[in-house]
Amino acid sequence: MPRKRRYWLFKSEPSCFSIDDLEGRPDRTEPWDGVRNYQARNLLRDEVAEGDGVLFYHSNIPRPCVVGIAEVVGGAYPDRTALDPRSKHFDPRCAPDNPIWYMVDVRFVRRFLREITLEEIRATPSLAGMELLRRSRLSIQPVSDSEWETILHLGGVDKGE
DNA sequence: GCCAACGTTGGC
DNA sequence: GCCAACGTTGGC
Repeated sequence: MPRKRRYWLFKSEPSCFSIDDLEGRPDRTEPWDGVRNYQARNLLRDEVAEGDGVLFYHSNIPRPCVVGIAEVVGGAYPDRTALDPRSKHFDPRCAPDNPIWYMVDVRFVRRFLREITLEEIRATPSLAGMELLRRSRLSIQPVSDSEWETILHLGGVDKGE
């Protein structure tokens, strides 16, 4: 029996990597690299799996918001930017046999018809349990089935997409 | 750009 | 293993 599809919220500063950047990549796919937090790393490595849904969140802007959805296209593998001294995500403790940090590939699915701002999420009672409103610093967060459906509905996307 | 919240580091 | 110092995140 296939594993049940799960849902996540991935944060990115759009000045660094935006949903437009993802859509513009070959195959609309890009490694989600640079995660340097152990809890987020553990989720990426151990919980996030191929086929899972991703809410693409733009952080550190005047109106932080979920802008669309992506999907995970494979399991986690070592984040090579941690081994590259020229990368701003370089971590000198890492070695090929000791990767420490992991990443997954994500593929653009679609942008929402309208952005769902943090303010709107905060004002929506059925989203009051979202991790985003509690552990605001975690860059990879689990999203429940009902939260996923609510956000997609608010974003003008039909269920099942 | 400020700064609160929070994660990490390292001396002890 | 405690905890102060420090660095980073991210809303505002």
